[in-house]
Amino acid sequence: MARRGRVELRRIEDRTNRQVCFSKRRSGLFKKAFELSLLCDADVALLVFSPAGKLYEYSSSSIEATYDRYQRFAGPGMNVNGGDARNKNDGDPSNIQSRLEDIASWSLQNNADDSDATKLEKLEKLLTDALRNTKSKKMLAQLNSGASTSASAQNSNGPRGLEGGRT
Amino acid sequence: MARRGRVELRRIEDRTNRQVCFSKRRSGLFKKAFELSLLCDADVALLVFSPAGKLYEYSSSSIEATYDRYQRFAGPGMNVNGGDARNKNDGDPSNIQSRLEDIASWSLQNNADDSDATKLEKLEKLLTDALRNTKSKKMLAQLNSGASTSASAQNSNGPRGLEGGRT
DNA sequence: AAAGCTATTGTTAGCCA
DNA sequence: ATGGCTAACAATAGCTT
Repeated sequence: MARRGRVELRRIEDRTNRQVCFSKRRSGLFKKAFELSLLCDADVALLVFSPAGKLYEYSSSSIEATYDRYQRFAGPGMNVNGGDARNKNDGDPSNIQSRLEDIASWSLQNNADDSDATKLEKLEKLLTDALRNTKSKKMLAQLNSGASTSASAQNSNGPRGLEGGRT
Repeated sequence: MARRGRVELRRIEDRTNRQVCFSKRRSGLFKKAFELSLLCDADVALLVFSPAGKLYEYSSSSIEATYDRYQRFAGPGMNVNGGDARNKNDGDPSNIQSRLEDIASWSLQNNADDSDATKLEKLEKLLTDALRNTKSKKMLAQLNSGASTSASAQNSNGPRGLEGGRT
């Protein structure tokens, strides 16, 4: 059979399984990248290094050209990204909340300036995703049962926990 | 009623439709890139330029670092140095996006338990406010410039204290 | 270990508020 | 145009060979 529950979004520990997953998902990712480029006429560059250090690449034009364009766009002195996306688990709600307060505060203070639309859209997406999940969890916590027709998939395995008790 | 047939794999002619498709698929692509990086411990860099010339980017470490690695890899010798230890935390971790990605990641992995309904409600409010402000600013930026806003950093001031007192 | 097979989950095209 | 919704299509985790 297929998946019993949702996929846990964290590093797959089993080496073999991780390798298989990498191979399958890499294939899917490159396909999506290609389709986006073709359907929407976008310039896409994608670099992937496997854990073993093997390189996979795709670009609708060329990696170099797209990176060059990126540098011109962002400007040499202005590092747009640069953060480590996957930190260690700090799943501490109070900590998260203080961070959110900081972000909300920042957002209010910088309301009127000429911020970059691109960054703001990324910000928006992240916030949207986080909000959706927050809502799902809140609903779950309140209803305490998973019988819902809404989009968020919830199993009704048990009275508590968003996913099954997969450990 | 969704798609009548399957998607034709060629450039979408209708401008509006293409823009909507770009927005949705871009979102999906970045999510997949993030998941591949997280689940399979891969180093991923993704650059997308919309037809309008707007830049969207994601990297599990940093665009520069990954591109650098790419150049070294494809460059002289082709030395497959698999055991290359990545320096994840070399960049400035105080930028907003990495904090947000932390939050999104945390939110996706449900670490919060169901006793946190109150906290989650407050969290939702904070997110909603921040999101609304984000939207406002995005609209403003788009109306003001129309074209891609080249400069404009948010160097102003990110949420202070996010990095935990590190300067 | 790579390839093929489905049951499931996940993504998204077309609509509508 | 934006966000949300839902049906339909697509990706894929766990298995099997």
